[in-house]
Amino acid sequence: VYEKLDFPAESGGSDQRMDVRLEDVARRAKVSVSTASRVVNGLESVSGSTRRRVLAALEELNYMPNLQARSLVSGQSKTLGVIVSNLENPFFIDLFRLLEEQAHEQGFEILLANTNYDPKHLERAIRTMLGRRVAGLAIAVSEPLPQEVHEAVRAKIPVVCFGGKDNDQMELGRVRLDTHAGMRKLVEHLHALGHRSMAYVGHQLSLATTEERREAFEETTRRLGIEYTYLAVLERDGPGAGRDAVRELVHRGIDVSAILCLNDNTAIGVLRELRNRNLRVPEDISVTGFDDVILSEFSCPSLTTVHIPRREIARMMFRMLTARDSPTPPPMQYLIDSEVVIRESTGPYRGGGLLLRAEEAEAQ
Amino acid sequence: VYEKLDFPAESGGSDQRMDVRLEDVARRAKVSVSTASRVVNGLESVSGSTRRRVLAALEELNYMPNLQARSLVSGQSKTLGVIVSNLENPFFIDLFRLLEEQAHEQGFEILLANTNYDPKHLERAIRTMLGRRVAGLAIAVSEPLPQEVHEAVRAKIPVVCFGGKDNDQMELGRVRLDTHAGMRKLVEHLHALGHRSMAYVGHQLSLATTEERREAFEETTRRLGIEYTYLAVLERDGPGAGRDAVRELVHRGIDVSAILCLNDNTAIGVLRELRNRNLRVPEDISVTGFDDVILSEFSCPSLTTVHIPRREIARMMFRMLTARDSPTPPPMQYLIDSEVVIRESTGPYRGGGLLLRAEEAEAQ
DNA sequence: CTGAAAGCGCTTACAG
DNA sequence: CTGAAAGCGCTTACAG
Repeated sequence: VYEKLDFPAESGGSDQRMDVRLEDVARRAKVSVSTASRVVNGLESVSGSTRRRVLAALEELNYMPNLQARSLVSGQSKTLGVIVSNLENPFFIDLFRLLEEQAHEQGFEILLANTNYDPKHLERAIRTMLGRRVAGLAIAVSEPLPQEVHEAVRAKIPVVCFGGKDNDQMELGRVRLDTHAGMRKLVEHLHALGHRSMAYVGHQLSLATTEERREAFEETTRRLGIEYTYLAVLERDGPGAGRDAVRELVHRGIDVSAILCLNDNTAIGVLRELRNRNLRVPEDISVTGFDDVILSEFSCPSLTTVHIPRREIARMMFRMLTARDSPTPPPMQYLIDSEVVIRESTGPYRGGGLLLRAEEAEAQ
Repeated sequence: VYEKLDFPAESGGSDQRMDVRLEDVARRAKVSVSTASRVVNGLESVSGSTRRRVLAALEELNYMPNLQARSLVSGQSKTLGVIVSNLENPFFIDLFRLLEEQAHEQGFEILLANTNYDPKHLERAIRTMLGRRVAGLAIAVSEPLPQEVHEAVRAKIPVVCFGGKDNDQMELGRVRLDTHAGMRKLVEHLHALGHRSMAYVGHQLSLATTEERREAFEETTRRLGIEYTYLAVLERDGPGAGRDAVRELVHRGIDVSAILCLNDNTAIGVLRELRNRNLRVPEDISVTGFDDVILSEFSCPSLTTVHIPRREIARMMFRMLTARDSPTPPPMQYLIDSEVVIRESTGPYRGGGLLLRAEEAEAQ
């Protein structure tokens, strides 16, 4: 269904510039461009009467400064670049929103790029952002950091990453999350509930923070002497991946009583697939997520997960990005605590497990 | 927990520009800036040997063109502005991702702004984007369009809106959704299942497309002679709003057997609150969403909803934005069909309703 | 095929 | 307090 309508005529040549320039304002106010510029920028040294004239002209012409020209001169652009791997994950949305909030308060805009886990996209995104001479670059991706990041550092553009290993690059700001502690507590929580066989559902794309989750899982289960563990590592992320993980576990005959997921988004898919198989959570099997996105509170059952203080993360990243101008430079490495949030999806071990109904089904 | 580390010294004055400029490349390749520029832009008229020299210099210096300068000259900026009201709604995320996909294919970048339903933010966002001389502006917001939009049109910057009423503004591209049909089919579906009392959960922030949903609900229920209907109109959006709506309905003693929500995100909250009240969906009460976001497939129960062809929407919006350059100009008004997707959350009327357990609870 | 020059819209010392 | 001039990094007619 659609209606074809006339396309607005390109009246008067398409290459014609329609912008109101400072020169137009100056002419109208009968002052020089310099003076007009001063008024626009609110500099003191302009007499009341001229200021008023310029202000009036500004208003009448509805002048909007050409930010490109401005930042070409100043060498700075009140724009921050933000790059993430997966905008489907609500955690990154939250991060973006909080960064934007911070940025707006300080008069910055945000250029956003979503790499979709594609290293080529990441390279491109960084290149263009550097080309735009962003004032800073916030990166939260799973892909390894490309060469371009060094260019950024060389060009003295502040770069801050969420996650990433150690302090290999002094020039890069790093905000890291103590996910190890979070995952450890999660395993301990399940262990205390009597669970002795657990599976971890992760993905191959390794953001350092998610990688740590897997390591922490392995380490803690080993330490606690959990009898049976299994790693399901998928290529993708999201609810679909969670569903597939459960199918694979069942298919392989992996009988665990608890499934730990690398994030909430994946856990949602796990919950759904368990329900399809008539397994009750947490009566038959326990499930955990990670991130504490808003949805984990509204899923059925609600998710036991690890809360990540997004606001704190965004604030630190922003502070690092704007450290240059700050009288109190922040540390360029920052580790953030995580905390377990216990909801409905985990419960005491009661002899159930992933294959509970599968056996029933076969018996029939 | 954090470690304080030395802040990288500001070696050699902070105002020093570190960029590699075309001039540096030219000097190294022993050619003029003009020639270097030609090579960068892949113009034909450069001899093989000079081209090679320049290419080598480009590589060695790792030259990245200053996009600000470039677009200052050309008057164009391979950047598209995208503005949405609520990035929390997965539908808009999808829209952004699809627009970005399109844009990248054609070498555009995206400047994203999230207004959070704040008209001030919207104005600001448009202003800055115009300031950056974006090549086009895609707007999908609930707020009324501000004055600034006309400036954009006057400045010959293509603007396309998702939603919005009629063809009031010939200069604006409009992609609209036939939500009326979608909501009508939803009501008819429930009516056919025997439901005679329904509530609609919406919000006050009226994006034209969501406003139409409410109208369609009212119109269709009236036409079908649905006995009892109710409108719960909240200020917010999202799962929290859905939860509140159910609470309010119960509190007011509104006994309906079906709840229709303005979108999936809200429906998730409704499902959750119903479960808290021990109401089974769809046995006791039916629920519908709108949008068909990925989550509606994974919720428990999965949601009966209306599918919105995001890809088609994004493609049309992009086409309209880049219509100038197109040999086959698209129509500037486009209406998109929507389709009902029936899942688990709707079922035959069996004498249940919202107050089913509430009465039981009181009886006890 | 190549270079010198003008100019995109703005800011900012530098004079007055 | 105000203006003329230089310059940010690039592209693009215009000569040669």
